[in-house]
Amino acid sequence: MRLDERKFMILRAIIDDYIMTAVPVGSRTISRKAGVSFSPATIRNEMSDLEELGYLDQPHTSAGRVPSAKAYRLYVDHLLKVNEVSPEDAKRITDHFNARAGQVEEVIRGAAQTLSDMTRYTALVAAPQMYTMRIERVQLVKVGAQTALMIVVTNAGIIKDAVIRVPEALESDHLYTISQMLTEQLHDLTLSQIRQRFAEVFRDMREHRRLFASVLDALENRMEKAESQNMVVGGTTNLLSYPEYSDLAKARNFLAVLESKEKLYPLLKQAGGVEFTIRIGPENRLPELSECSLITATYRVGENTTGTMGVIGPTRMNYGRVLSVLSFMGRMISDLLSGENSD
Amino acid sequence: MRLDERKFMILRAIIDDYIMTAVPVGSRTISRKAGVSFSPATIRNEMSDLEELGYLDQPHTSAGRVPSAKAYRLYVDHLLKVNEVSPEDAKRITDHFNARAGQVEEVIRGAAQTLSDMTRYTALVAAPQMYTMRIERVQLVKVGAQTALMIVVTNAGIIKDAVIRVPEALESDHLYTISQMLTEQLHDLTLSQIRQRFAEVFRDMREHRRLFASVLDALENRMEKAESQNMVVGGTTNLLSYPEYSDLAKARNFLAVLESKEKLYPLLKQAGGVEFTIRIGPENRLPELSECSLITATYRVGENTTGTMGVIGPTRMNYGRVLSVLSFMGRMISDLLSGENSD
DNA sequence: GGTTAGCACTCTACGAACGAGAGTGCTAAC
DNA sequence: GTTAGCACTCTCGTTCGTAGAGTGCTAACC
Repeated sequence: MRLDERKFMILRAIIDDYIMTAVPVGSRTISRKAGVSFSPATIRNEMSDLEELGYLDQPHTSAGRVPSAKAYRLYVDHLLKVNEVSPEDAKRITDHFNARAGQVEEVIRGAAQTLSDMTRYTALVAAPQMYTMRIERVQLVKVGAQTALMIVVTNAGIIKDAVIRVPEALESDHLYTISQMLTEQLHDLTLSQIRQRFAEVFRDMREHRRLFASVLDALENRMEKAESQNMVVGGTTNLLSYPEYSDLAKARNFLAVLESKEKLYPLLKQAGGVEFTIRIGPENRLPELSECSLITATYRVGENTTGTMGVIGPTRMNYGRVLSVLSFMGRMISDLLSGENSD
Repeated sequence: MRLDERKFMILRAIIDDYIMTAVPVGSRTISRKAGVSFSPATIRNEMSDLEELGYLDQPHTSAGRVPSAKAYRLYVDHLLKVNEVSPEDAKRITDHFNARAGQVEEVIRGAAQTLSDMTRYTALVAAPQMYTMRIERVQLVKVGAQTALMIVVTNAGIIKDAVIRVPEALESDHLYTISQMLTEQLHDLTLSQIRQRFAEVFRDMREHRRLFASVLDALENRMEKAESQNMVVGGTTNLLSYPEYSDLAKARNFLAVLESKEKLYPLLKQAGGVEFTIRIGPENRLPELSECSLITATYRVGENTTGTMGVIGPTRMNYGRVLSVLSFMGRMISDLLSGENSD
């Protein structure tokens, strides 16, 4: 038995209907649809075939049919047309960002908020990978007697600043001079090139060896560690309004996952590099998300720095719309983060 | 009819039991308690009196009794003993903070997390009021061609930095010089004293008028506005595990409030100044929280700067424990934020 | 007079029984 | 190959009845 034209058409109609209503779809429903000229009985035969092929599930004998994960997979692989984002959507997105400043964190936060508002699902946005960013400036600002704030400006804007210890008691002016030296030495390097570079710098400036060690530490450890923290979740409670989560226990489980960034970050990270990934139901590793789909997308910052974002919804999510919104959002973030430093 | 000794005792037993179980308390339950030597019938008579006095409610004729808001009020006003925080609790709190750096935002975030972990309720922590902080240093760091990051260091640590526009194209060195001037002029002033001060500064340095205007703007507008944003909510989903919220609609309503900081902030703000406030059920303005209690506490930073934090739980929350944890946490935050700059 | 045992009464929670409605699967006719 | 017809199945909402918990009242007790 093969998936002929008509089966395709019927499957598609079922998926479309189920995405809208979340109610098992019956044969009558399909046969009433515009463009369908078969009786319920015929549809029933086809549905029976589709079930045998594994594209449909039956919650119980006399309910309608529900698309299986395999069906969604077919849907996104072959049946889905990704439309250009609608002008209204585009406007809403750009409006959201008009007030935003250029700090990485603010852009990320705004993106998560906007994504979840637009899709009514839950959005994840991770800050761009910092290994490949080029440093433009490093500056230390005195905060306490033995502490300083380190600010790193890269071609993608400011990365999260960190408080570091300053072993010696240095005056503000002195710190500034050191900052200038650091900037000179590190300018245009990526974070991953820094360690080698530091070896050289060390030789020239033995005097502040411990301070430099602190800076290096902060650059490498703190920032890499913070990366998994540097992820924003938006619209956590959106999913609660879908009937899939009318079961409180399920809802609680789900919310618990969203609160643990340690679990979420790998999900996004897995997708690294590829422009879009769609993981449907059990294709997600986490059992808590086995009834969810996750669509991730990559955004670029500058030449070779990328970041990841994603949208989590029920498996019957509106894949087409989410994809188009994500794609537009990707361009938006790229513009905001890449363009910021040259204006 | 008056509240005699015995009625007090019985009411207290009922409240204690209800706080533990969330199940309406019957007369038998009380009479079985250690220290009570009356039969269920006697207890019933007293309960009937207590109901008439408005301290108990009856969900329906043949259920047990439930404490009213008035009862909780009495409880916290007269019956509650606030114990010193237990050594285990104290240890857990301090442990939580060991890894924290001294930035205001991090301390705030950590406090919310810890409070909610410890109490299993939902925690709110607002950043300290900035009007009364004294400025220690202002520094501008060049970020883009026409943008700079403004960092303000106060006696309570760093306040949230802001990106501002630099109208003129200034070099890094020049910005540093200006920063030094700003620091000199503004040192030891509170944020609220700045506007006057700026008038004078303006006269001396006409040259950078527009830059200063930006700085002033950022200091006043952005930061005051951000204040309501500068609040962290922790343990949002904790309350979902209480039977009070087994109704999904209620839970959703509640979570929606927690997502809107505009609604939450005034709740905390109302308490300004007083060391502790306890608002029980309807005493909260928000109808969504009419079945919750909110305990707020004030923490001090330095001499006359204060901030507010709070814990939201069901009306039958464990008032004693929350109060003691809040009080310890207040001291903790004060230490972390006031001490940071002198080490 | 305060306290208590006894008992009828009330209300909820829970499960069984039942009918309506939606949908299927099969058969036979077109 | 398509469709009408029909018996069958399963869920959902309703109703009904019962068990259990708890009250309120009365009368007896100390």
